[in-house]
Amino acid sequence: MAETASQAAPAIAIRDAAAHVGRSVRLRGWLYNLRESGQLLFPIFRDGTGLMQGVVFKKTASPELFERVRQLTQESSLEVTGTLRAEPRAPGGYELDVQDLVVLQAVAAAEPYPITPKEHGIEFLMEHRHLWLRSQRQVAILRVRHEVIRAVREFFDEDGFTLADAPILTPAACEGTTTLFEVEYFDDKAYLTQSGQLYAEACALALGKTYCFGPTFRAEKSKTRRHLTEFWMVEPEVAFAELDDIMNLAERLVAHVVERVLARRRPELAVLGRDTAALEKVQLPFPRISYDDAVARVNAAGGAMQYGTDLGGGDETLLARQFDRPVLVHRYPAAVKAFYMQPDPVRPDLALCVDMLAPEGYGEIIGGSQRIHDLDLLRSRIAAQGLPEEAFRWYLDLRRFGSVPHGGFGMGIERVVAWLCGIEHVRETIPFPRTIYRIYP
RNA sequence: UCCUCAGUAGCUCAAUGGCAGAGCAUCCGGCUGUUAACCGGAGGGUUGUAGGUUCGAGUCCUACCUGAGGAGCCA
Repeated sequence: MAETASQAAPAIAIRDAAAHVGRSVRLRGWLYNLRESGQLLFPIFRDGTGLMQGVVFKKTASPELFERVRQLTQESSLEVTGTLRAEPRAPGGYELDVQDLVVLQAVAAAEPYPITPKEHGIEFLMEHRHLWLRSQRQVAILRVRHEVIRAVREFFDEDGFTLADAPILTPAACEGTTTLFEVEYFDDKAYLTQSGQLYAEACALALGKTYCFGPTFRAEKSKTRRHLTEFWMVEPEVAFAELDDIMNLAERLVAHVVERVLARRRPELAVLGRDTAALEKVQLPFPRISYDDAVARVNAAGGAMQYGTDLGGGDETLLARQFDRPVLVHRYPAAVKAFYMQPDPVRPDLALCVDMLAPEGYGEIIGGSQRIHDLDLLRSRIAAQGLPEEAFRWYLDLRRFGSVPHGGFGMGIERVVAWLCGIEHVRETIPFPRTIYRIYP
């Protein structure tokens, strides 16, 4: 009879509890924790949408039910039926009077769930990433990640962009600078993409405004809180766009993403303890400074930057700290930038490029530029970099057949998520991070 | 690739060169409103690996392995 009754109660999500107070409901999920006080049991359930404390009194429950709940082990999967009640003493403000509980799979007591509510080291957590994902904090981060991606797509889709994804397997280096992952491609070799940009340029000349969004791979042996070997990047590319257009697009995109996350994911930001006041300040326009000014500012703030070098991580932090919103740094020395960047007509030693640095020390979240549209200039740059022109034959075609000024940028999703969540390391912003010394699980 | 740090119970960590311990987790017992519950008890160890110094090494030395933080490079 109890089984029949439990089937009759509607299955609800914990996040919708408020709408079902006073009713008999069914939750499907896992045991998060169990506390015991003599004749009282307080199982806490989770279902992926939230936590719900249950309560079982020995006096009113059947001995079988009481014992079944008492024997529950952490993360056992279950279905529980009971009456939902507002309860100020329960975390979350609601409580379930448990009337029936069916264990779907019991976690063996001899081999308990490894991640306890206590603290753990990062090595242990990374080794158990597949289970760590179940924690409230990781769930909140992944929900913010989802919102960031949704906001990015929403922004471009509503702004006249067409999604056209670049290939992941590529025949050669896009930029020739970073180290690539090599894979077997039948009897040949191929490489995992390090950027979809060159392909996005071809798409921009077909579609006008386009973006690609996919995984990106860097075999660099970077070992910092800002690096993964596999990460997700969104890369818009726009025909007839010049540097100012690129900067306008970049700041509008970031402002939109921040606005959406604030509008839709405040509960998750609260779980993460994120100070949303800092995010509220991210309003248009963003400050724009030249590379020259950036060097002066960094050095005035105690840095020791040589003119002509790229900004290091510490330099970025010194600079970004001076602003309450992301800052756009434009016109770097061409010598330290990629071969395809259009030179500044006023100062040809500078590239028409821009990096966006996130506040609070989160570093570069966007890198972009106006591309060289002149065939001869591009050929000379490819030669100067010692790159094989044959590999770029199709790319040069774009400058032979109706070339126009164009540009775009790449935005690293994980860095944006880390910034918005206020977390230390990008490895927590992707379900299964790939870093130099970890490819498990 | 370079620099720094770490590795002791399932987890988080202690232990002057001198008997390898605590808290949590697990198991048993107690408690009718717990909030990472609390209280009592039990089980649980090749101290990352291999050498070396020493009467004696978790501790000191060498090499290696694994991981973390940072640099460079990048988003």
